[in-house]
Amino acid sequence: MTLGEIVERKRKSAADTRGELLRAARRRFLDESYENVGLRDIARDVGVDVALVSRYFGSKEQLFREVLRGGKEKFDASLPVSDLPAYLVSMLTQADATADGEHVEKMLISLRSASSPVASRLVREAIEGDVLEPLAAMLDGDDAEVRASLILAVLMGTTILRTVMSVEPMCEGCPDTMRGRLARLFEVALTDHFPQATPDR
Amino acid sequence: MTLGEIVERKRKSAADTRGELLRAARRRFLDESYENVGLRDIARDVGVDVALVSRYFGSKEQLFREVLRGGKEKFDASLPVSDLPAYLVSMLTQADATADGEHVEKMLISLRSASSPVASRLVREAIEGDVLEPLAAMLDGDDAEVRASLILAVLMGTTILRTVMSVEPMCEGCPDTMRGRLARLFEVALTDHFPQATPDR
DNA sequence: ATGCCGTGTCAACACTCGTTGACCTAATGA
DNA sequence: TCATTAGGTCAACGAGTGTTGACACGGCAT
Repeated sequence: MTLGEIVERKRKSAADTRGELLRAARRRFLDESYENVGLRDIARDVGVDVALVSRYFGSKEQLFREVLRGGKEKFDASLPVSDLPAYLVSMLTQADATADGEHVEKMLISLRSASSPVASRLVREAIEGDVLEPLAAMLDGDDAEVRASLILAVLMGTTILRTVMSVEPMCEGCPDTMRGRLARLFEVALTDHFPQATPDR
Repeated sequence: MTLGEIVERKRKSAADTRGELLRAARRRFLDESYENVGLRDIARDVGVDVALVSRYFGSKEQLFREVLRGGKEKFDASLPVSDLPAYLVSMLTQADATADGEHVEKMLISLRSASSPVASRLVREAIEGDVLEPLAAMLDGDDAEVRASLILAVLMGTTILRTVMSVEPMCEGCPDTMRGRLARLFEVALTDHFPQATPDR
């Protein structure tokens, strides 16, 4: 509140280092699971003591909750459904951690810590509220929830194959054939009525 | 080797309790991640001391490796490709841990411990060798690997949505519409040549 | 009966984890 | 100038982990 703080900004405010800790935590949780990320690692990234993390965020669980809450909220429901396949494909296949890839980031964090007694509940809520519900809402026609779930399944399956286990056709170069087939998959999952439910040929 | 062992089978042989430990470990790893499963839990399930686990399997990592190696090896490449969608759907949607669901079991174990510094390498090898390669081998036409990867993506995405996070349209009852759409998805991922790679409507 | 070996237990080690309370230091306000 | 307070460190705790070596018990063969 003093003049010195506003002009010079030399003195680190608690909110600043709290933000640094939050960003460091996001980075850590992005490629390690909930229990493999230690509060000491996060603190070391910022250059402060471990105790600060517990002090600022209360507990590891609350820190993770806050990480999961951050970033863009939900999908932008503005774009037409017909553009969704191409959008999803570009979202998946472009380099990680870009501006548009923020949705993928949150999904990756969720994916990494999905099996984790303490984190799983938070993850499920975040996925359901931020991805599944808005996605189902922007779809019209029958079985919106079912179709949204299927799209999410393709989304998560592709992500897990790309980043967690490194399956070559998915990550290396990501050939155009893969992108085309992926888009076709999304398109099929999106369409309201399809030929027939019987899966023979 | 003595007569007593062969006839009465009262005295527990080391191989027996080793087998019990292995089965208990498989059960544990089936719904908890690598680091959330404690050797003490596994030992308690069988009713022996923790030290036996380390003694019989050398280390936790080798125990996990052995669990991952167990069960049916690979796919049965006998069935025709046209039956694959229906087979995969029934494999996914039937009750967990049945006879045919053994492939899903191994996939679930892999999925649960996928993000785990020590287990991830083993998991990747197991998935690649037991699922991806034989699947790609039984597909003919162009881009067999790409198509196999996509199928695996749908497989894993669906599994993770069903079991890890419990998304209702996926697990609860699993309506026929879901099964039909899932089969259609597999069918599309399987087909060799498709309309066009450009994903615009 | 005696010694041996297979099967298993017990206790401890060395380590990491999240969390807490006391303490320190420097800048601020009176 | 002096007291206060914000920002941060330090050391320790209690609980959990996998792993190891010494020890105990019961059948077996000599």
